[in-house]
Amino acid sequence: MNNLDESLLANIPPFRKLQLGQIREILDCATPKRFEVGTSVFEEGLDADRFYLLLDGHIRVIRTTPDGEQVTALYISSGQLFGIAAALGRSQYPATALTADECLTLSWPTRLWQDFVTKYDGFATESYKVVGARVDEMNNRIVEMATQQVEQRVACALLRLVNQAGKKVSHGVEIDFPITRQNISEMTGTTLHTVSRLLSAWEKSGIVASERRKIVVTNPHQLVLLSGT
Amino acid sequence: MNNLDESLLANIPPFRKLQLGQIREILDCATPKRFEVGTSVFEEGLDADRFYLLLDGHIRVIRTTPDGEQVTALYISSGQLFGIAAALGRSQYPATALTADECLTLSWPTRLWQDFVTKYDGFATESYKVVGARVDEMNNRIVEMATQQVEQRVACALLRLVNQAGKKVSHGVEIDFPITRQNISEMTGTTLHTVSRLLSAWEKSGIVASERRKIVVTNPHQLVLLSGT
DNA sequence: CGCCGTCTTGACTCGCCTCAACCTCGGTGG
DNA sequence: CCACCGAGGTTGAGGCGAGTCAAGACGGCG
Repeated sequence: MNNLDESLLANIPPFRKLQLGQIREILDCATPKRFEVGTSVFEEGLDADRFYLLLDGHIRVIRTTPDGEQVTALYISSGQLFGIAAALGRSQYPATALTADECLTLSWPTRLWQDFVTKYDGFATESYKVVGARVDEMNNRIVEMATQQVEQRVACALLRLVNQAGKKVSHGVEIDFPITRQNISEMTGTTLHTVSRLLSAWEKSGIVASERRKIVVTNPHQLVLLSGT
Repeated sequence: MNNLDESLLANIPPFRKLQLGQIREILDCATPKRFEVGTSVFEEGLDADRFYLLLDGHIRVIRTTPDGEQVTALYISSGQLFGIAAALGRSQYPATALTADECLTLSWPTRLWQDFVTKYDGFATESYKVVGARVDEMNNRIVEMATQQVEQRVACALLRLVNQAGKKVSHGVEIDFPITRQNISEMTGTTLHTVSRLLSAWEKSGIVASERRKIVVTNPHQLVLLSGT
């Protein structure tokens, strides 16, 4: 029996409506785990034997093509469920989850998913809302990739990151985990070279300020204009 | 009270586990409707007041960009639920559903979704499986658009159509509803010109045979090779 | 200090979009 | 019955966005 604090879950949407006793039950069967930066939580194609809640850190969900290229499907920030293949009736994970920084997770065996859904009020509804949000994001990305130029796509990607994992700093909003040009190119279907050129240009215009593995958006408004939405 | 036949639903996955009496209940609150080709069943952004089952025909789900371009998110074939925004906790439709040919639908008020989920065994599970399949398809398209050239993407799109709406004919497999080069370009993020050139080339190599609004894949294997998967 | 991961920048190339002209087929109305 | 028209399709010419190739700088870590 582990001694996690109930406050961990109290503000996570899928658990918000629950009483302390129920949260206790849930925590008692949860397995906490810490992951180093750059390690995988689960991998594409493997049996989806557990589902996860990200307590702290950031996760990059990627798919790998037959010829070894990586494509980032989405980013997960803390407080979100992930690896919930069970919710959509799949028995394998459809993608690989890599830690973008140091991460803290809770996880449960997949067979408990059904229990949670039936036993805990609001759990299903709230969980499916996050699925809905992700479907929406994927839809938007498809539209972007189909209609927009690289510059606009990269701008959109940066804005998404800022919204999902932005931290206010003195000169703007910083993306709150280490991120490389390569990472951004994998989100937008382009090359690290092109991303580098774009960021250089934007830095000259005062839209962003970046260092190695670090990006601060200093003029979000201008970025929105570039994104063409 | 309408007099639809129970056999309509008996073989649709979400209803398969139900008893005749339950199917009767469901049919009794369903509204059947016929749509002409090229009309919209529901539109992006409107309140998702109903959810649908496609009994016959084919539906094109599209999103429109701010500047009027259309992007096809997916195709729905008969026997599938669609417009199930409710399942993911959304109150508006995220896309527009256009009929690709003449269509027959059943629909129910969205407020019944919850009833169905709680009352009918297997309904939730099977419904979420179709969501899972669509998420999977979207994921694949994102990977394609991010990594593959136009020719491969168009090949993939054709193969998907053949799998989802293929009809065996003497010389191959025909896509079972009217489809234009423009439609294909909207699925793949390219232009009708490029699609036309590709189809012409493929016709010369004996991979497809096409007429106006009609495409027959005569050599699927070759197409798979081109698709690069 | 040397190595590796990250980032930058120039030069070249080419896939595909754009622009443009024209063809074919069906439907419609005079 | 035929002229007309619009939707769908084809094909060529040309240009540009962005990928590829290449070389090197910078910073951190063992």
